[in-house]
Amino acid sequence: MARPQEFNKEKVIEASMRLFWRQGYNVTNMTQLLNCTQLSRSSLYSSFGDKRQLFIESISLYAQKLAPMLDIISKSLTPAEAIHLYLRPFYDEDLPSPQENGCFLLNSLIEFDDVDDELYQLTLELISVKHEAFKNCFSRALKQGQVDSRYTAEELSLMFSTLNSGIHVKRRTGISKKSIKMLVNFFVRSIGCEVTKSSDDSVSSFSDRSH
Amino acid sequence: MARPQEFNKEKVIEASMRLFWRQGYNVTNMTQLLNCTQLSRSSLYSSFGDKRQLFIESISLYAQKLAPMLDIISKSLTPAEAIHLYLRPFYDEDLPSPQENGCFLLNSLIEFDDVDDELYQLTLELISVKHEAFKNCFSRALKQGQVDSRYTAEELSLMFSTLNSGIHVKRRTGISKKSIKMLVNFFVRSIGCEVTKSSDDSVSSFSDRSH
DNA sequence: GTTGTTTTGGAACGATCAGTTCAAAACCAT
DNA sequence: ATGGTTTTGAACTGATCGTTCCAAAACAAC
Repeated sequence: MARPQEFNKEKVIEASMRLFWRQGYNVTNMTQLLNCTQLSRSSLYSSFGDKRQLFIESISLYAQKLAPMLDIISKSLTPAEAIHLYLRPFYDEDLPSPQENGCFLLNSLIEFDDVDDELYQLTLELISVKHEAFKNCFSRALKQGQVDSRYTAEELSLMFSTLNSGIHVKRRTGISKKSIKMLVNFFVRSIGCEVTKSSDDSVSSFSDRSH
Repeated sequence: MARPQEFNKEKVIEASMRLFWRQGYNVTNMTQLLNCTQLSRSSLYSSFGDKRQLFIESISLYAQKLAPMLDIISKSLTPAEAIHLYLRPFYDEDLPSPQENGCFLLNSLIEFDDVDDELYQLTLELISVKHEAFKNCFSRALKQGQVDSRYTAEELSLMFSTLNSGIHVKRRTGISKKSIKMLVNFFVRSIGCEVTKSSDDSVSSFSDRSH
């Protein structure tokens, strides 16, 4: 009966996700969102509510894309495997670099802190999933003696999260892949879970992820 | 002859610095700046140009306040002393916590990246002074065998900078002082410049700095 | 008090923002 | 082709932004 929608809802969210990711929430205006999604003003508002709602869908999609990897990290990888899986795209010269703007969740956390409590809380919830995954990973490793037992799983997870946040910020100043590799190796060595070259490559199939 | 100015220019810059620091550049509007500086609209514009210029003076003041400490770090402290001097307010339970919003320079770097090239470059220049100071500090320590010689001064400085950036981000999610202390100790131990308890207190006179 | 200069408050401007409205175009079913 | 429904584009709204402008108030010097 009626005229059909000419756009794919998921693709629209993905496009706006990339824009929000690159620029942040406040800097991104509706005109830019319309350009990047190729939608008309009315279509976007009638299908997605408003800018805020579109952002919520965007950041949720980002978290959703991260979930499968976090699940594997949580359940079956060693810390060394998990760390390299998660960070390899940032230091491996043979892999395409992820977006230069770091982690969407971290960016949002910083942007909303002290400014927008609702979106801050949402971001915090999404980010805690990552923290939990690594905590589980370290917890398993502790039981099997694969990491320095002077630290708890919570502490190790916090260390990694801090390293990750640090790299995230440093990437904005133009750090080289070689330097990131140095940082990662330094960290892995320091928590006592260094790994041999061969097993290092066993999980590289995940490296084509989008973030 | 004429009516005298009723405000202190430096105090005005300091007040606006604290506001920009807490909220960021874009979120802060002129009305808020007028409130916190207690100036009239015309006074602020005639004395400071515009919002952008006021921000430049604000972030420059921040860097200027940091300079004396960086000078001492660069010239005379050991890495352990420097690291604890710089980070102690963040982990020492007996000291008042600095603003919860982390380092003004790091905040600005993230805010301006990909959005405002001129202010990004300015921030980058101001931040590089800090990096240089720690690099010099590590360089001295390497000559005297006070740190792990597997790393260069540049690498050590990058490690510290990454740790610092990481802590900066983590503080926004509500990390405890105890956890920060753990992170700092872990780092100091990992680069092989652990220090005895006595010398740890030798530079605490700087801990009342404003940031 | 008068004169000359500067500060001051408030009105107003133009630009930009997110969001709304609506008639016309596009499409499917018959 | 026609009718019924939805999408679409463009004009518009109201709010907020940074910024300008100017007459009146405040002050110092005489």
